[in-house]
Parts: sequence; C-alpha cells; structure tokens
Amino acid sequence: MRFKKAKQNRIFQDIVDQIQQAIACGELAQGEKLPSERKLCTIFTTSRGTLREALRILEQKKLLTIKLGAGGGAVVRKPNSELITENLLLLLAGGQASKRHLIALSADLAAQVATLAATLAGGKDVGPLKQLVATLTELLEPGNKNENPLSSVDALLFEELAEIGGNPLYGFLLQAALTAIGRLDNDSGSAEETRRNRHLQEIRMIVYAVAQNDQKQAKLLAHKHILGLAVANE
Amino acid sequence: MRFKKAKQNRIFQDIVDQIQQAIACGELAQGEKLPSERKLCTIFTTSRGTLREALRILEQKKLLTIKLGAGGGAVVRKPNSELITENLLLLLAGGQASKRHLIALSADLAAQVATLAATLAGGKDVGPLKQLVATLTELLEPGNKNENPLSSVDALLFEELAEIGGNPLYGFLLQAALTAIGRLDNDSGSAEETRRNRHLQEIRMIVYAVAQNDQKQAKLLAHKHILGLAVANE
DNA sequence: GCACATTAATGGTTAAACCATTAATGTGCT
DNA sequence: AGCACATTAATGGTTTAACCATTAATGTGC
Repeated sequence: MRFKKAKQNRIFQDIVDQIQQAIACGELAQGEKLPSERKLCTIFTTSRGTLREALRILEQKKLLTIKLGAGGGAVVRKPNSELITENLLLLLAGGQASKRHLIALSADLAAQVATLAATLAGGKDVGPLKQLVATLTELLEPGNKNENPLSSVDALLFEELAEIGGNPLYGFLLQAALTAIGRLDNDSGSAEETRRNRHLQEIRMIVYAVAQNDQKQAKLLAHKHILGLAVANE
Repeated sequence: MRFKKAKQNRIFQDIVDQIQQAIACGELAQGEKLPSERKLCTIFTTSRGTLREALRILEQKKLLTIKLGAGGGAVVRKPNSELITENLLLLLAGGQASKRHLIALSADLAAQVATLAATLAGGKDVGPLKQLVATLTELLEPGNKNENPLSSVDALLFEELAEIGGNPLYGFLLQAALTAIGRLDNDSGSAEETRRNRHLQEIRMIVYAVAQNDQKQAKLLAHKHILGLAVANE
C-alpha cells in the first residue's frame, strides 16, 4: 500500500473533491443551487479567490453552471458526456485525429448500439420505443420552433437504444461524438424538409429492425444513417 | 447565421481560449514552459486572480501541468484522452453506468480495433508490430523496476493497433476506458509472474492474428483478452 | 396597472501583500 | 577538491479588501 501525502497543499482541490463527492452521492441534487461565493467562503473557511478557483474547475467539469447577477450563482448539474465531447474536439484541434475518424467512429458506435438493442429488444417493453419515435417525429415537425439539429435528435435515439441494449455508456459516447460533429459543422440547426423527412424515415426503419430483433439490418441501417448525417453537413 | 455576443464578460475565458488555440496550432509546443504567473499578468494585462482562474481551467483540461516552487510553473502538454477518463469515472460515480458496463465497452472497443487492424495489416509494414511486441515484452520483464500495470501495457498495444487500423480515436477511447478501469481497481501496479506471462502470450496471439489478416480470430482474442484483464482485477 | 427608476444581491476583477515550496547558490568545514 | 549544509531568490498558493458589471426584485409615479 502506498500512502498519499498527508497534507494537500492545494486548498481549492480539497474543495473540488468535497463538492464533487457530494454531487456523486446525491447529497447535492441536480438543479440545486449552491450558496453564494461569499457564504461558501465562510463554510469552507477560505478566501474568495481560492474558492473561485474551485468553482472554476467544477464548472469546467460541467458539474456546475454559474450565472451572473442577482439570483445568479452556481447550480448543480447531472454528470453528462460533455467532457468527452470537449476531449474529442481537443484531439481534432491538435491534429491527432480528423473529422473523418470521428465520423467513422460514430457510425461504428451506432452500428454496435443498434446491434445490441436488436439483440435484447425481444424481451423488453416496446412502449418506450414507440414513445421515442413519436417524440422524435414531433421534434422534426416543420412548425417546430426550436429547430433541433438532426445530430441531437439522433443522440436521443441512440441514448434510448443504448439503454435497451443494456449499456448506457454507448449512449453517452455516441452523444459526445455526435455533439462534436455538430460543433464542427457550426451546428446549423435546421435542415430542409426533405432532409428531415428522410431522416425520420431512416429512424423508423432502424427502430423497426430493432423491434424485430433483426440485428444485421439494424446494424447496417444505423451505420448508414450516421454516415449520411455526417456527409450531409460537409 | 447567429452572432455571438460581442463582449465576452469573462476575461479568464478569453485567456483560456487564446492559450488553448496557441497549443492546438503548435505555436506552443509540448514541453514548453509558460512565463511565470506574474509575467503572464502583464502580457494579458490582467490581475493575478483572473489569470490563475484561466490556468486552473487549462490544468483541469489536462493541457498544462503546474508545478510549485522555484523552477516551477506551467508546462504545456500534448492533448490526450484524460478528460474522457475523467468523464467515464464521473458517470460511474454518479451511478449512470457501472463498472460492468465499462468493461463490456472496453472489450467491444478492443474487438473492433483488432478487427480493423487485421483488415488493414496486410498492406502495411509489420516492423512497428514486431517492435511493439518487443517493447511490451520488456515492460513485462520480472526485473523491471516500474512494474507497469497490465492495463497500461494494453493501452499501448491497442493504441498501435488503432493506428494500424486507420483510426487513432479508437486508441484514445480504449486508453481512457482502460485507465478508468485501472483507477477503479486502485491500480495495483504489478501482477504475479504467471499472470504477466499469460498476458504477454495473449498479446502475441492477438498480434499474430492481426498480422495474418485473421479478422475473426483477432476480434475474438482481443475481446477475451480485455475481459480477462478486467476480471483478474475484481 | 403599466413603465420606468431604484435598490440590493450576485459573480467578475483588481491590487497588494504574505506564506510555502523548491532549486540554485553560496559557505565553510574536512 | 568536494561534500554538507545554510542562504537566497523565484515560483505558485493564499488572504484581504475593495470596486465594477450584471441581473432580478422592488419601489415609484403616472
């Protein structure tokens, strides 16, 4: 056994660890607001500068959202896949991988998710799947105001499929990859109606294949679907 | 086109962006040392507190290493997969996924990497592969002082295989996942000799299958190899 | 009851000082 | 000369106290 140095010479790190731990174990719930910086200073018996360094780290970890002004402050978020998104973008910016690599990875992950989902879909309730298709259809309605980018719709789809497939990590990974792709494409937001309709049709076919336990078809369709999504945004 | 708000009301964010950009485009090389905090303050015309918040963020992004004391300071690092590792651990800590999910993901990724490598190995130079096996063998030598954990050896292996397979992103992902697993297991470091020998033998078989373009065998062996690695550390 | 000014709370920034750690330098003894 | 140890200087870590900018709630007058 190797012991750690007894004294952490960085106070802000200790604060980060404490708050992070509280979030992980549910003691701090999602959406909960932390006390103001000045109050937190007295709680942790530290100065504002040190406390702010800790908050900066937690914000960068996407565990807090910090808003300015009266009624502002730090709000707790649920752990998500945004750090993975950021890491992927950093690797691309550093030239250690290319957009082509990212797209290929996304397509492979989607294929794997679809395969797993198709394998396990039989024994499960198909209700969530039907509900999902309805939701996605609504999101792609022409009159919809917030004009969801196709990649975010796909993220929802594969998050659910990953859940059905028995491994939510795939959902997080795919969401991160798709978000990164969207970020690269300046995330145009809306797409033409024909494009949206084709997109929705592909999703319906994927879901159908999954529901039918048709692994090969689900895998193939999912792979093509992501490649098409990426190519369209070139 | 949606325009951004003209004024960034956060100075530290602007500093982060500038330094990050400089690292990404190679203007700041890996290993290079930044000026001291006080000098950076004059360069960016800001206060030390604000500058330190920027450095904290860059350190958390794993783009800088900051050392204390004389001769210390901020050193530039190469973009790596550590943020993904951290994100995976956060998701596990938050109960959004389990160690079992992480292991399954790693095994699947390894299988996919091995498949891709086996597919493309034919047209490439086998020199790096032979060299890699030699290196890994040396790392697992009984007399080796720094007693490398098996997971880090595997990370090297699959990083190279991912390169051969044409998509380095897989290497980063697997490295992140394996590192996360190691972190969960308290990263014991050394393993018994029989365990190390079996590990090395499995690696040789994977590499052999890859070199022979035997996709199915490579896939199967890689998958089993990672599962075995994870189970051993239970 | 609406429009607008006022107020107060919050995060963002600055400045100057001091502490703790570390590496280089100096010093003296052998 | 060379080793052991004290000294020094540079660096990051922390504290304090003040002020600025933004925002939401509150008050005020029409």
